[in-house]
Amino acid sequence: MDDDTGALPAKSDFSAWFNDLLWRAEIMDVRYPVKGLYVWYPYGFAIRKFVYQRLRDLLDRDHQETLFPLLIPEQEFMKEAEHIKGFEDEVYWVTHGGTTPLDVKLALRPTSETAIYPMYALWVRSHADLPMKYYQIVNTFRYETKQTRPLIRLREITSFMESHTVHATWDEAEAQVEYELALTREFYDGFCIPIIISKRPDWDKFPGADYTIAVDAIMPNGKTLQIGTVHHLGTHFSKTFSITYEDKNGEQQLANQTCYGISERSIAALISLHGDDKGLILPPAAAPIQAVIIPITIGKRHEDVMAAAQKLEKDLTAAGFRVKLDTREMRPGAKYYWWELRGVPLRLELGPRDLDAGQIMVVTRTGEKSPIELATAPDGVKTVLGDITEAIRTRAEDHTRSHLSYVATMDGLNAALDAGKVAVVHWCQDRGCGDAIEEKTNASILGTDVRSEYITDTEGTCIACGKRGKATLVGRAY
RNA sequence: GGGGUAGUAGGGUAGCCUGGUCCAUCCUAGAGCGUUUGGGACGCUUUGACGGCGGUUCGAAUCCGCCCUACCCCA
Repeated sequence: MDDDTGALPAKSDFSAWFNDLLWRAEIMDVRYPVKGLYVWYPYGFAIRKFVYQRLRDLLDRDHQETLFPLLIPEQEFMKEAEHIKGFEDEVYWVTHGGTTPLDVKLALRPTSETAIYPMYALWVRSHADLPMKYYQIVNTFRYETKQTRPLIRLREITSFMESHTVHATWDEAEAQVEYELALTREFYDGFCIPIIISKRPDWDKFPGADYTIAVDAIMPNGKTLQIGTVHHLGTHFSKTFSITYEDKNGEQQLANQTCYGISERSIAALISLHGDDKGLILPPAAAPIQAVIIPITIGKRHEDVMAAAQKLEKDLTAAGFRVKLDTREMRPGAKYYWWELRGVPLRLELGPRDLDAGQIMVVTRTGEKSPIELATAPDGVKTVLGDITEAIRTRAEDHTRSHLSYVATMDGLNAALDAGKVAVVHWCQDRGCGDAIEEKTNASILGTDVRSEYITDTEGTCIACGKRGKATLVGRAY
């Protein structure tokens, strides 16, 4: 197996910690010989499976899953001017079939608006067809020129959930944006990931959108990570792709649209927010193995202990938990380190002493140790899994709160950013003031109209001009 | 976008400056055998590498060029 002995780099050295953990906890192998492309290990892919299954379950309340082609013909891709401008430097092109040059170049989707909307033009005929709410989970390709990072900045995004909805009116599309933001909040809450929702400044919105609402998380080093976006597209694309419907009066109307995306950055946030110096810490909802049973078999009691451990595994599995009995020929201590590195929430130690006492020693990945009754193990495990979920959530919320800094002056802004914080300022939303803030800080205005339970001071005077302004997030972003 | 640093068994390193005693060293991992097992066991045996292409040279891990890949710093 891989070398997992010895210590990880400290989490305070976030970049080194992240890279080493991905490899040693068997999440991603970064050695694939193409820049920006990485390989999921089975364990990492299992985490992905649980995270994305939850996302599907939430979406399926309101959307339907579909699948569009990877390749987009050049003429479709080039239809929407603003959209092209936003992506043209990042598109991979397929130019040959075998050795024959193609008459029509094919783009590898960097996102699928231009693949999906020509079909929507065919599918949407009447107001009765609306709303139309479809999503797909696919890989997309972007020729990133900045430094690539596994799970964070990729040339192949392997796990892009993109939702595309069509509505009769602008207001209905806006309501859909809000619905999807609420869905995103519920999704991340299930994995104990605190988020901050804000409206991206106009110059940073999705190319071709009326506006963009972003979802950010604060990483351990104080940088922000965009882990979701919801765009109100208005009628930009419906004009271009002729997505019209016949209203009740028999008139043709342009449809209003939204699109919405979440990628494997969600998993980057999951890993980064919860992990510690020992390795991963997975909230039970994301853990491929929620509890690992470590039998302590000494001398003559081997058979007794193994029989009890197997029964425990069976009982817990029957109760719906994801459990593994670790029967490998390793010393118990080595197994403890092994599973701690991989973030398994609970370790159940079962040895002769425990057997005699009719109990199991439960050790949580966050360091709590307590015995539970062997006879009622499923109930005990359920309780402790609930406890650890809350413990993980509290840790992440404390981290997020402590990395936000309310700032009222330009000098204070630089000090806060240099201290590794994300600043909350008030800004009048004027472009000039925005430029002033960004120039003085070497940071970005992430978003305004901030919505977060961590930020209550939503209005105040603009940090640049003193006029009325709204709460605005300023930080260094991935 | 600009500037660095690096690439040697599955992982981590030494060797490079000063080309040859280097069929390359150590730790770790893998395979095998034995003894162990309540926080990373030990002994013995064994497998396994100089990023790619080209150049210089009698001879290249080492020098030169290009490429690929990775990481760090600045914008």
